[in-house]
Amino acid sequence: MPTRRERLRAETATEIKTIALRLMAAGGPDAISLRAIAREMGMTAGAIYSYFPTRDDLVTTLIADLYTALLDAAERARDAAGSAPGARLLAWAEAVREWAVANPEGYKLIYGDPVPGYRAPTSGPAADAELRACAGLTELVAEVWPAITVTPSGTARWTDFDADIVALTRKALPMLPPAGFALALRMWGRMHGLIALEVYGHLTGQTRRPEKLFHAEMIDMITSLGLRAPK
Amino acid sequence: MPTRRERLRAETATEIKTIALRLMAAGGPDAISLRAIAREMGMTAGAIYSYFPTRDDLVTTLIADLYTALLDAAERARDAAGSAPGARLLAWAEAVREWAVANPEGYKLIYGDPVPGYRAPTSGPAADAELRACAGLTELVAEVWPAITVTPSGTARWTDFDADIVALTRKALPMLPPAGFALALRMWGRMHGLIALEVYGHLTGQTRRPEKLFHAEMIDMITSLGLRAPK
DNA sequence: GCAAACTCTAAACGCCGTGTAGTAATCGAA
DNA sequence: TTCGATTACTACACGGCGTTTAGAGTTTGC
Repeated sequence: MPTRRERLRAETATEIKTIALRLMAAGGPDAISLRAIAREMGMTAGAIYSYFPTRDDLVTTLIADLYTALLDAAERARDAAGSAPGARLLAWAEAVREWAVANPEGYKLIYGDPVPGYRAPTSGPAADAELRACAGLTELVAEVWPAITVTPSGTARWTDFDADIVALTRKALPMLPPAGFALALRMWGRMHGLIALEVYGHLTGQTRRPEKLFHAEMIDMITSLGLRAPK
Repeated sequence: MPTRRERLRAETATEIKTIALRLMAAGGPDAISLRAIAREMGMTAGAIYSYFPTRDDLVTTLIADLYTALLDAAERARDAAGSAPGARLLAWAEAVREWAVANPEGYKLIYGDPVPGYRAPTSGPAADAELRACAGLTELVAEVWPAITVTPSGTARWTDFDADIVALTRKALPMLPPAGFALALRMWGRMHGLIALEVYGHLTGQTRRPEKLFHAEMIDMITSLGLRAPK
């Protein structure tokens, strides 16, 4: 049961974040300025310090929110896809790219480096979202792993990876070998690469059909494991 | 024959860039401030405007220099590698990753978004460097293309791509089909993905051996085309 | 009804990029 | 060699930024 004060406080915090997101979408991360937010709210910049201890904390909160929205979209697409081994994986990938293209500044904020020296390790909702992304992808790999006929190269061992994530992964997906987890990380990179190039504008001078490029890459990613191509 | 004035001017410009690079390596793109540079040089910030019309122009110049250094390293590694179909490709990829890991802030500056609304299209040395990167990778694909036994999926056509880059590519590599150029872009993304995740710290909570992950990914990238694995 | 907690303003500090006016040095040519 | 023009630089100002501090004004819980 939230008190009146708590409710007002939550509303104001939401308004701050909403305006911050609009500023970011319009002018990139640097456009998120406490003074600009306060100006739009008819306040002074100092008032925001009642809600966020510092600008970096506000941005970190935004990252967590954006990451959550991205993952919600990805999971929604995955669950709406058919149950063929690669279909859910493909749906996830396409959903991530579509979200990124629709929210380029948001994607940059998530995977870029808006707060140089900061970056808290394994703490806070932003780290939780990252973990959720990693877990979601690993789960998709675990689903298709039994159907794979071409094993990825390399000699992955559990000791290659961070102990915490290994513990979580092995508990959730006991059947998955270390090579499966390695594959999940590699797929993450493979998806991220083309999306990052596109979102940062490095493909604009090259291709007019980035979605075609990405789709072909994802199809090959799936078929190269010996799975039938979905769709 | 440079006059004394020109020589001094070039030296000062170089000193400005050198200090800017050091500041960037230490504190990220935001640490590149004209006042900080001038402070280290015993000048005032206004003096830098005799050398660069604006801070963004200085950063753009830095990007071009860094991109050139990255490509020099990649081409050097490629030329030092054996002549097996995939060996030169692998050497290029590993060299890019190693440069990125050694110069993380530089890699971020090249492929990130330090200048939000700016980004000149197809002009200036930074765009030239990007073209050189793309051309270098396309050339490597053209080298291995005849030896490929597994054709990448998708239906690439020349009209999918930017007219200028198509003209340059078809002139330089007449035998390469559009699917080959598409493959080059896709490889670019595949290399960039894992490197970007690593450089921005998104792999630190996951794997302790990112180089192993990258190497395996590159080996699979080559072997999935039906080429023998190098090394 | 009142003290405590909270929210906000106003002003200041030290950063930042950028523009302008003026000074001092240096250069090219008469 | 001297003189006008160009160049390199300083000093200062402007507005913007994040952040801190002191103090009002309001709301809350007892």
